[in-house]
Amino acid sequence: MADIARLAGVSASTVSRALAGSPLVAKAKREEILKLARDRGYVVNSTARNLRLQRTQQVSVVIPLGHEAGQPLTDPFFVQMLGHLADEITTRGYGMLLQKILPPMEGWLDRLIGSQRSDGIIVIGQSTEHKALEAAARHYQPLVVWGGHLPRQHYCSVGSDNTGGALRAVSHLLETGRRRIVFLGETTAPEMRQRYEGYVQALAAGPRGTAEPHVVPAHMTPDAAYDAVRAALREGPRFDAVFAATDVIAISAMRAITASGLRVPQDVAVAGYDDVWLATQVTPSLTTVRQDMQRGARTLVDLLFRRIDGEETPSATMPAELVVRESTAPR
Amino acid sequence: MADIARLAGVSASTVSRALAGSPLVAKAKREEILKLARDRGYVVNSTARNLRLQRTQQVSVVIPLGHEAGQPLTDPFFVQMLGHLADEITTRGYGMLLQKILPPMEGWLDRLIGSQRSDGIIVIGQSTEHKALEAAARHYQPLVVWGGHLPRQHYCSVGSDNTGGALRAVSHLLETGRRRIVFLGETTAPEMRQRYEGYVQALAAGPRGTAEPHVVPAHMTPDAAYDAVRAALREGPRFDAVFAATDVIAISAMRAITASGLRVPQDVAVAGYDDVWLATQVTPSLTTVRQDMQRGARTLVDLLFRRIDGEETPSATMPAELVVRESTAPR
DNA sequence: TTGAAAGCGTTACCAA
DNA sequence: TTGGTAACGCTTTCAA
Repeated sequence: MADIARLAGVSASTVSRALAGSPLVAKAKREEILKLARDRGYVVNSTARNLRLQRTQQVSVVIPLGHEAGQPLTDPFFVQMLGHLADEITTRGYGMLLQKILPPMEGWLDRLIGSQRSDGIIVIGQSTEHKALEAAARHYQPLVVWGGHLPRQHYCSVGSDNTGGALRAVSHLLETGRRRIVFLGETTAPEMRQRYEGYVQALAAGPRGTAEPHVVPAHMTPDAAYDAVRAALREGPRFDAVFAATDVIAISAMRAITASGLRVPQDVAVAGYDDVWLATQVTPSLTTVRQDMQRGARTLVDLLFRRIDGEETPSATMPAELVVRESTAPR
Repeated sequence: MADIARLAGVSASTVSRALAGSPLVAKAKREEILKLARDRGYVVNSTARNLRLQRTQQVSVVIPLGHEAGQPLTDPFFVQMLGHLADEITTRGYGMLLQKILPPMEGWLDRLIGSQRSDGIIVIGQSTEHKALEAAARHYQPLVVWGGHLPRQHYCSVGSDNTGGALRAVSHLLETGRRRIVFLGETTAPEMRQRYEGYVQALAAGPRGTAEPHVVPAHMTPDAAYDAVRAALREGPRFDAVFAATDVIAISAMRAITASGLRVPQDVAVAGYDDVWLATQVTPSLTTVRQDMQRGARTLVDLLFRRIDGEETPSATMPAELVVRESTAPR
């Protein structure tokens, strides 16, 4: 900037004003400066500008992977969410700073906040970090979390109606005549826990002959879920339907069932959760609970920017809609 | 930092040194300062630190979408690549700043470089930006591009052997008895152009009775490709195989073929390019050309960091391996 | 309408 | 081993 000032024969102050489009600068002078900057390829140094302005024009997007160290950042759900977030954030002229947090995670949130690397933080998935989020929210406003809404929670979260969505999916399985329905997945993360609760509620309201809840535990990765379902088919009690905590593992379940010589949906029906794009592409196509991720992403970003502006925003719960496809067709 | 200094009864210099673990600070004093900082939740302000150190500890990852404005950031290939890049970059203690560039893009690269928001730039896909990249590379070193390597190119690129991979895929189709093979997709982006050239070369070397090259033009989105293939089946000349520029549109082609009452692979064989995870999950599973994206991402990041350190690195071409699955089974 | 100067929060040089 | 001071590149107040 000093260079430009010297070339234009004015002070740095004037250049700064001209570049900011200030009406204080004489029009002719302003245009001369603008032209000079353009010709010399000068762009304001954003670090210096941000230091002066006490902001960063960046938003951090964080994915804590505490509950699932092996879960790669290639998981379709995360990745689809990231795409939508990137769209929303960059549209607003902000940068999106992507971070992945692996165990041991001790103090990660405080460090991130303290470093002031970004003007706000979006956390995707509570993972095992509910307590840390709760603690941070006491003194740090611009924080929004994608996940389940918990009782007495103080941080701002956005998520779908996990319990209701799961309830509808499992009720649908019951309506199509299934009676021995297992839950596939983990129940540590709050969202997954809520889906499990919806599953339990649906079974409790099921007709006579409905089997008790039964969990086939599986890490939330494709391979782990595949192995878990194969083992369950070989060794465990019989079942005629699977409700999976996510689409990704639902699709693994379908493969495992087919590989075991059974048919989907005739022998075992499968339903998932998320409605990732993949769910429409597999054969048979997957019945699932849709979360409108684009809307979710937009809501997250909206709320975050309102918080950056100092507003106190409430959490939002989005509808979870059952999408019936081929994998749960009646026999 | 001034606070901490006052509380510890030392100067800011000493606090800075202690926090940096400098051996110059007396051990007792250092530990006292560290404890104080921990207790008060003090973390060094990264903007100020970066301004002083003339670096950002961030890498920009840019996706220019010039050739395909509608292409969402949810495209499986991009998104899988992003995941791997995020892994590699965060592992090195850097932040990953994600940007999406839409038309009109005039001057985006110079602005990005000029703003000094990041220490280096990774561009995913040349799109229509070959010239801009070429110009930027003349004066800006830390720039690495995922894409095809072009003759007389000066910027550093990493990509798979597009021509060779396509050649192998189409040769494989010929070997399984297909003779009327169409190319599905666009040929504007250099990588796609190279794949098209491999297709042409394979046909030129085909046996008697091999039909001339024929392009079914389609934007690189699932829906556009689906429509294009349906129209081609309804109106165009007959074909018994499709070589698609990417897996995403190959999968759309499969759906379109099935929806038209034909069978894959019996009536029409389909092969794609990329080997996204999805390719293994569809039925029939998709024959494709594998690009090892994890290795690709690692190479991109390696080269970028070497360039950040001032080294001049050459471009890298990675092997492209044919993966035969069900969608090209012989009749 | 313009310029000088202060200050954003660090780090690093130089002196003590 | 420590502290004072300058400097990183910018914006904004205050004064002219």
